[in-house]
Amino acid sequence: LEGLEQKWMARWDADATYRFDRSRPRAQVYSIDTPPPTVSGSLHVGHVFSYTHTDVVARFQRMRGKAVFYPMGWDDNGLPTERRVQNYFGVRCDPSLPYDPTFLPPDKPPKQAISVSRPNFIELCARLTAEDEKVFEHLWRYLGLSVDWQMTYATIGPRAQRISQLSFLRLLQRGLAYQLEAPTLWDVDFRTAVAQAELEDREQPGAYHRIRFAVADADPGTAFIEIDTTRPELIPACVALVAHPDDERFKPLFGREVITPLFGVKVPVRAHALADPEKGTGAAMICTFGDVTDVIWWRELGLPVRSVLQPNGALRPVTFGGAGWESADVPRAQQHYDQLAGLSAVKARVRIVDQMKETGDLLGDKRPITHAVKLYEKGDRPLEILTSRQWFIRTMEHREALLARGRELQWHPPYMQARFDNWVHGLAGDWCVSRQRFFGVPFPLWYQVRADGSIDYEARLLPSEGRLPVDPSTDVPDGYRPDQRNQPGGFAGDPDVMDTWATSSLTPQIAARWEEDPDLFARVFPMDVRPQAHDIIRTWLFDTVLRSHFDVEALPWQHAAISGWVLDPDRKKMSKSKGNVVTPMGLLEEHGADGVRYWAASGRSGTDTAFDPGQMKVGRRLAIKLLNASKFVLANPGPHGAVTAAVDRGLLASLAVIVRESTDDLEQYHYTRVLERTESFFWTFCDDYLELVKGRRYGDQGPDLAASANGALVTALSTMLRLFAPFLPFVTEEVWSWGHDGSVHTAAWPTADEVLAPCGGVEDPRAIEALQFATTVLGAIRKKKSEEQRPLKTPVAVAVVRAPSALLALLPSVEADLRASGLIQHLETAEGDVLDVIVTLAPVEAPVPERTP
RNA sequence: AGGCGCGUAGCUCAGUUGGUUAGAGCGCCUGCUUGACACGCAGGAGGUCAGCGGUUCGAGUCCGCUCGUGCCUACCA
Repeated sequence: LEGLEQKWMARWDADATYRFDRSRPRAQVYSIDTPPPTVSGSLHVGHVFSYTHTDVVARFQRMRGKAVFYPMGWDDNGLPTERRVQNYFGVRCDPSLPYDPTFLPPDKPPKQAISVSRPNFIELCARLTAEDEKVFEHLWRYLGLSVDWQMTYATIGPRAQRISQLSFLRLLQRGLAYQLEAPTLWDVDFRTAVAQAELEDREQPGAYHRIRFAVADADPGTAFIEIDTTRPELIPACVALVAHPDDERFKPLFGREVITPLFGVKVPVRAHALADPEKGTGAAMICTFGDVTDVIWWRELGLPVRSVLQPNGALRPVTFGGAGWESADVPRAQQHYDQLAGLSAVKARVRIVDQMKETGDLLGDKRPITHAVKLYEKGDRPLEILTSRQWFIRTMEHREALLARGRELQWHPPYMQARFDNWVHGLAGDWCVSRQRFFGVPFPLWYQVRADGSIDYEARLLPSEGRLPVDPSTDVPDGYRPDQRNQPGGFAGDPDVMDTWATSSLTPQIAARWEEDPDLFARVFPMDVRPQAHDIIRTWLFDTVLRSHFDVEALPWQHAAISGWVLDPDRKKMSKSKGNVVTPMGLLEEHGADGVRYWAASGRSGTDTAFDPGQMKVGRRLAIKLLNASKFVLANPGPHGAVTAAVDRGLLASLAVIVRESTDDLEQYHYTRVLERTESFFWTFCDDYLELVKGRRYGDQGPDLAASANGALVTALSTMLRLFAPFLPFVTEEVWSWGHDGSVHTAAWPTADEVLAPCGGVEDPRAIEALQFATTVLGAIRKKKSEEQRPLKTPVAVAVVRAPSALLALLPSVEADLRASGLIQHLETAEGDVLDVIVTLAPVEAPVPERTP
């Protein structure tokens, strides 16, 4: 078994075994939207797991005669790569710089990061990821993925950029993408907007603070509204108080005003149904913006903006007394606020609590709680909501159409559709696709700069589609000169890049070369399958359906094959941070690719699977067994002819059933059953059938019956090899090569008719019974030998087979095989209700005394 | 809090539309070098199918409830 991976991965490459035949029409193509792995990370056992599932199906479809479109993408777009390139080369991206075609990074990263233009930065990314990709490709080849390695793409490559930009421009033209200055979820560390899909909730400690607001039209010190807040530092950003419209406690106050503590700003008391009388005091403070509910209240109640947070998460300087910042006591407000300006939200919270303790506006002590807080999934600090100019793709008004797409898609397993529906129902706003980062696909447009130097965001300058891809930080819009950049009367490039999902969601279009190679596109799109894990249904799957719905008004694929996770023995998801990751290459070297694939293929669609090296060992043993059994079948096979003997016909008849079921199951993506069934058949083949026919195939019953055995053996082996081929590509190819010129992986998938052909096309259920009967009798003989702890070669003096007459009628057809394999000296029969075998072993021979020399 | 899974042998898991005595592999125990294989072969022990109730001639399987567990979504004053 050793060395099969190197031998065959080189051979498959040289022979172009997995090359996509693009001359085939769509109906003869099976196309796969392969997930592009993130190259700045490392591949782990979870990748090996899920990519094996895809490969099993790909190999099956190829053997079924389909031209398999199986590309590989590399995800080198986005923050992980941005960080890695910065550290590796010691550079930092500055999109304001012009491209320097001569730039080369120093050998060692300097202490002070070098600023480079965005195109230079992207070049460095391509350089670094090219090395990562080589390592990845080698692992994939070693695992035996039947990818067409001539068809690779990168999510930051020119094709991906062009298609991302093209799709965006068309969405813009159709009003499906729009720009808006609006409150947006914002990460203060990455200093970028983020999308709903990138949020995660984390439990964080917090505290309720009870604060009182004086009623403005009451006598000072006589009337207050109390509220609870976890974010007292946002009191200066308070624009109103709110309570439920039916809440009797606050009804008299609606429409009146209160005065904010410390800052003396008058804010109205308003009513809104979202205010929960059960929460806190029943009244809440509306700030711009403390959470998403604030945004809803602010919008629906038509409140003003009074923002205090800056993009870096610190409180900005504010001058009280000006428009929007009128105060009853400007010097006092300013004095309090100046102590907060420049502080982070957390520090400002501590400071303002001290201030309110002094003034008596804080009632009682703070009450610590633990509450769920929204964070960017890659971030460490809670998200803020800041008003900024962002690009959005419409989702909200297309929810019904998207749900319909979800129903149209065939999910494996079907219940995964619920996650999609769940997500669509829970959408809170359109998809924010712009990021204030450097490394990514730029938005392909510029704006006119007014005479006063300000940017006119309404006056967009769009490139023609033929110019794409463009980088507006270095490219110049048509009709302008480079020296007009950022000049009055000139132009300014859009500074943002797209969310990585905005590109990843186009993988079917990128791989199929949408609007670039219409011939190829027509042959592979919409694709057959998207394989992916369940955790990114809300991102990758949803976004891809959305984009395809807009771009081509179709589903991007017919099937979604959802894989589970690999869990460590403690049932936790295996992950790098938990330090329990096993390197895939080590596993492949230890257990062999076939062994590892055997374990991976045991994980059903959607089901999380325990990491289990024991199963890899089992798979490895299966591969070895396959080599040995094949050696027996193929070594000195003798002539093979018509399959006439009952056990031989029984073998092929039961194999025909396996073939039929396996084909149906693989069509349904139920690959685990196929492996189980084939394996089970194979062990019965080895342990029972081979033992029954061993003597006969050597000629003990004459040439005709030897030819029957050989015919069945060769047919069964050929069939089993092909059934195993999608799962164990290396060992099956090795064995196949002993008797064939071509690859087993391009051989035809077996059919029941083909298996039955040596039996004259007859599928004889009586033959199956006969084989089972013989196996049962043989088992009883073995059991007796085992119980008496005698060697298996011990002869059977007498075997009495008691059985119903219908079974006994089968005995003559298998008697010779049974006598030979069981070493039966005398065989007797008797009628009985149930099958029962009484075995008497030959007496133990007296040991032959050793001769003294 | 809602949604979707899962709970079967010590471990990892099968168990199709309800139908004889609930299966496999690993591990464990006992033997055996049988003309491909000791990286092997044969045999064995081991289960109140999470619990309770219901439908049915019949329930691991269908229905309801409970418990445990995991994920998805939400909850953030």
